[in-house]
Amino acid sequence: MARTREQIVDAAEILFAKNGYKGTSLRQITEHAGANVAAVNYHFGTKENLLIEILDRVVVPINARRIQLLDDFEDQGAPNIRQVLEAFLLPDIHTLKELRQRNPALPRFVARMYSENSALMQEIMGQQFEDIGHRFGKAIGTALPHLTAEEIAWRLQCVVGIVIYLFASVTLPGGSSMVGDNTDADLERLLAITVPMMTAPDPREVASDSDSSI
Amino acid sequence: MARTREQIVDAAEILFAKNGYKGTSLRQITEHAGANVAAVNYHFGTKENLLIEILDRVVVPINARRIQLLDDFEDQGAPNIRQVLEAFLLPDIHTLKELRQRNPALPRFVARMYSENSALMQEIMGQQFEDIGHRFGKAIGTALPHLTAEEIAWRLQCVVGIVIYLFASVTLPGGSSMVGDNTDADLERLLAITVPMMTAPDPREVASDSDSSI
DNA sequence: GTATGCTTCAAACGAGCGTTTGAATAGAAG
DNA sequence: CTTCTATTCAAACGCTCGTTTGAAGCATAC
Repeated sequence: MARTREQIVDAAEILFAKNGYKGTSLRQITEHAGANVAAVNYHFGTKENLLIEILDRVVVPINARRIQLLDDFEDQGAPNIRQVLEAFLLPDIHTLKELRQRNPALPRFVARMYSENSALMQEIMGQQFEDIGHRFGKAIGTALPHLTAEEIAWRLQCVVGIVIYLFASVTLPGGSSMVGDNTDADLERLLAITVPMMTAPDPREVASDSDSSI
Repeated sequence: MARTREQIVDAAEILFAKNGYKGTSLRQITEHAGANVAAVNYHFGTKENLLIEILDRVVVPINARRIQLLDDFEDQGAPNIRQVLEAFLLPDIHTLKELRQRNPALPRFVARMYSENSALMQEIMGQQFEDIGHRFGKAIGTALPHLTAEEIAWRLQCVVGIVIYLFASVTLPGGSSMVGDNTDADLERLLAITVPMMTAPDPREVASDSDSSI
C-alpha cells in the first residue's frame, strides 16, 4: 500500500520533532506507523533519506513563497524596505502556524536542524539560502542605498536569527506564544522591529566616512 | 590523577561540539583523552552529568557578567536603553570570542543545546534565563516607558534570537565571521540595530501621535 | 612491613541500533 | 488458474552504545 510510506513519514515527523533525529529509532517510527522495520529500507533506502524527505517538504515551500512575494512587489516597481521584509517574513509566519497546527513540536525541530553542523544539513539548508540571500540582498540594497552590501547581508542574517528563534521557541517564559493566531498582527509586530533595525544608519559609515575597515 | 578528569572534560567539549551530544560516544571521548571508558563513570557517573558540567562552565558566567554590568550601570542612575542593551550583549560577544578561540565549534554547540527541547536542557537553560529576563525586563521598562511589559519581553526574546544565531552561525554565506576581532566595533554594530529595534513604537499601541510608517 | 583509600584498567553485560535477507502475501493481468 | 510484480514480514546480521564489574596499581599513613 502507498499508505504505509505515508504513515511512516508522518510518524517520523512526529517522533523526530519530539526526540530528535538521533534520538529516534526506526523501530519506534515503524511501530508508531504500524509497519515493519524493513519498510523504511524498502520505501526510503536509509534513515537519512527519510529525514531529507521530511525537511524538504517543510523548507522548500518557504523560500518559494519568499521569491513569489518579492516578485509580486517588484512588478509594482522597486519595493521599499517594508515590502521587502514583508516578502521575507510572511512565508515564515505562515509556515510556522501551519507546522505548529500540524505538530506542535515540529517548528522547533526544523529550527534545530537549521543550525546543525553536519555536512548533510549544510547542504540542504545552506544552499537553499544562498539564492534567497542574494536575491533579497539586492532588493534591500535598492531600498536602502546608504548601507553597504556587507552590512545588509549581516543584518539580514540577524533577521534570520530572529525567525529561526521564533521557530525554536514556541512559548515565551510566561507561557504565551511568540506568534499568535492573527497573522497580520504578527507580521506588523515583526515589521515594527525589523524595519527600524534594517534602516538604522551604519555605525561604521556614520562616525567617520573614510573609515571603512571591513 | 585529577588530570584524567580534566582531560575527559576537554575531550568531551571538543567532540560534543564537533559531532553533537548523541553523536559522540564515551569511547571516542576517553580514547581522545587517553583514559579508560570506565573513568567517565568513576568521575561523572553518567554521560549526562558530563554534559551538564561542560554547559555549566560556559553558560553560568555569561549571565553572571550580565547582572554585574547592569548593576554597574544602575549605580550611576537609571540606565538608558543603550546601556541596558550593552549590559545584555557585551557578555555574549565576549564569551563568543573566548569560546571560539578555545574551540571553533563550541559556540554552535552551545547554541544548539539552548534550543534543545529535552527536559534536561529546559531545566539548565530555561531556569537560568528566567531571572535574567525579569531583571532586564524591568530595566528596559524604565528606559522605555512607552512599551508594555509583554512587548518588552517579546522584543528581548528577539534579541536573544539574534545572539543565539551569532553563536550558531560563526560564518556568513560569504565566509567571513559575523563577529570579528574588535569587540567594541561588534558591540556598536549590534547596538546600532538593537537599540532602534527595542525603541520602535508598539504597532498595537500606536493611535494618537507619531505616524512613523516608513 | 601492612593497611587504607583513591584511581585506573581490561573485560564483559545487556540492550538497542540501522540494515539486510529471503520467504510469505496480496492484487492485477494474462 | 497461473504468473508476475509490488509490498510486507519475522528474523537475523554485525556493530556500537552506556554502564558495570572486580581485580590491579599506587601512593600515603600507620
